Amino acid sequence: ELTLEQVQNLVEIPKFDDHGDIAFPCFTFAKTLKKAPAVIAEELAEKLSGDKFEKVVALGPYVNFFFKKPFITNEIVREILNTGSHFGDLQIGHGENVTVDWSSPNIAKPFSLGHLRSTVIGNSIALIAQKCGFTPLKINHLGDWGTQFGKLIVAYKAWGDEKKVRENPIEELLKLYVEFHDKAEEDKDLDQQGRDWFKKLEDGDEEATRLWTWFRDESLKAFNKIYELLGVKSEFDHGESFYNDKMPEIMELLDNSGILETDRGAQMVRLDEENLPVCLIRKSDGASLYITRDLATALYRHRTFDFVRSVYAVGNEQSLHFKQLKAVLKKLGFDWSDRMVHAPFGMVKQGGKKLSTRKGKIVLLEEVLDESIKLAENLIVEKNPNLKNKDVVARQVGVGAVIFHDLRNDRMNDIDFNLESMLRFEGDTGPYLQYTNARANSILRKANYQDGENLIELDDPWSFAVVKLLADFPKVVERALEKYEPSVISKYLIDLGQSFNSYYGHVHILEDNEQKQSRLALLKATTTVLTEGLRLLGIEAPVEM
RNA sequence: GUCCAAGUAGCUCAGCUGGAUAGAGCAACGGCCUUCUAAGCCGUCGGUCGGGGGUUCGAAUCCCUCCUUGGACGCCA
Repeated sequence: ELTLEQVQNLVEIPKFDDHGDIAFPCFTFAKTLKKAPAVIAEELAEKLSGDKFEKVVALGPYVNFFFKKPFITNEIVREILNTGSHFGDLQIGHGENVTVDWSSPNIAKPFSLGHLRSTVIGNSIALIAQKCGFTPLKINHLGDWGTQFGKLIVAYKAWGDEKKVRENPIEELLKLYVEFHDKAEEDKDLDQQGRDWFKKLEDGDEEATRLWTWFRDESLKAFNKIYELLGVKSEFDHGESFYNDKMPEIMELLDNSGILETDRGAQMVRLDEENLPVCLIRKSDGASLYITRDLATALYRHRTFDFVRSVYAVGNEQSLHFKQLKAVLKKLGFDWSDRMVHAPFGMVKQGGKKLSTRKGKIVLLEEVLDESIKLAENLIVEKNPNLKNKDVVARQVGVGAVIFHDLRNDRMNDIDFNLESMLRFEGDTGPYLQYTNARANSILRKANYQDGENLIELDDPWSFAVVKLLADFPKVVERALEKYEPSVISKYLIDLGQSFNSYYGHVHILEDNEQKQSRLALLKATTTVLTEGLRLLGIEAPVEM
């Protein structure tokens, strides 16, 4: 009378462990069967059984099922031991390309915390996609083009010092940029000079190109130091300048499409049917706008990578922009715009206000990371002074704390910048998970664990809670992919860590008895999933700390 | 003004497509290291789920409305 799918949709996991392992609510049948839900539950419970279940009990309007613990435990733990880090791999994709627009810092400016968000979120989405069978291609859409570089050239030629820029590129270039703006308030001619130099740059002027290339290279060197610390890498460094020669094509397409309208000399696309505001495409002076470049970018990416998904890890203040971008592409007849996904994230704020780039108020990511690593190092010296590769582990833990802090909550939430909470190593943190994993590994080392034994029933109440969570991992990965949401993984890992630590606190695993081997197997399975889950977040899991 | 997010414990947040008694972490307080790493575990305290209406056997979750906060909104990116 019910399809398997309907049953699966109704089945839920009880909130309370003593209610069973899965539950079937009977409310929906009350009307058709004209019986009270509780009566239906009792009748069902009497009829149902199965070799996987120890017992089936009616409790009020629910039928609760209790698994045969050894059966399930062995099945899950065995599978994890056999598949290792591939446990949870999904075949949703078939090697198709998924582009991820991520990180995208602005050349000649410090790497901001907003870009950190894009970097770690985009990186994690790419890793999750990969685990689900896709081929992720991360594209660093560098902010490396625009009038600002004309201004920078003017400033450098007037007040710059080559040696200083070489020694400390980002800081010096920012200083020059700020100086330009200060002076430009009084000297209106400077702005025009900036525009002129950008024009020269666009026209391929030798000096302008040389300086721009140099600024870009120096900036990239500085960014790469940060990427190295974070352990991330892009497949393509196609910044805004990369699409420069690809603009005429989209302009022509737009001109011939008949969707452009002119108003006050500017050209735009009306998006009334889509219920969106008018989208400005071309300035009254004929110059292109941000969206024009993004149209050209999308076109190029589709043509080059033939993506099944094109994800943009970009702040939520650009939500409208991406809606318009997709709508315009659709109007041009590019149905593949449906495959473009904006994965937005909340702003980093300070005291409820947008983090400004003004002098003195800048928070340098590199300093935050250094601070975090130093803190981790101090803790290691204090707690585990004999640890061999202290500096490596300190880096893993310090960086892990910063990354996890960014990924642990729904990406749409704004983050109030607070160094103290960012560098916390206790509670719901990356180091907590790393520590949990290190403890488990420590036991495995002491026991000189080898796989291969038969597994038997564990008779404590804590281990089965861990097993049930381990079994959830593949579903968690799938949900993270569907929502483009790394925090699904983070939350799961916290649950798993807590569950495991509770087990650890109650059961002496190395105690010599017939259960020891099975307990160790569960430990091995747990570290496997913890390590793999952290990897999907872009966090390393040291075996000792 | 219009559109989009969001409002849950003192603070930061969970709560999967409506389901049993709303959960964590931090903070506060009290326990637990001569036995596997105390970056941990166990416990106590703490909630009119922004307000009001509605739909439903059942609402933090869905609908309406109001309030509050943040963001975006034709010549920045």
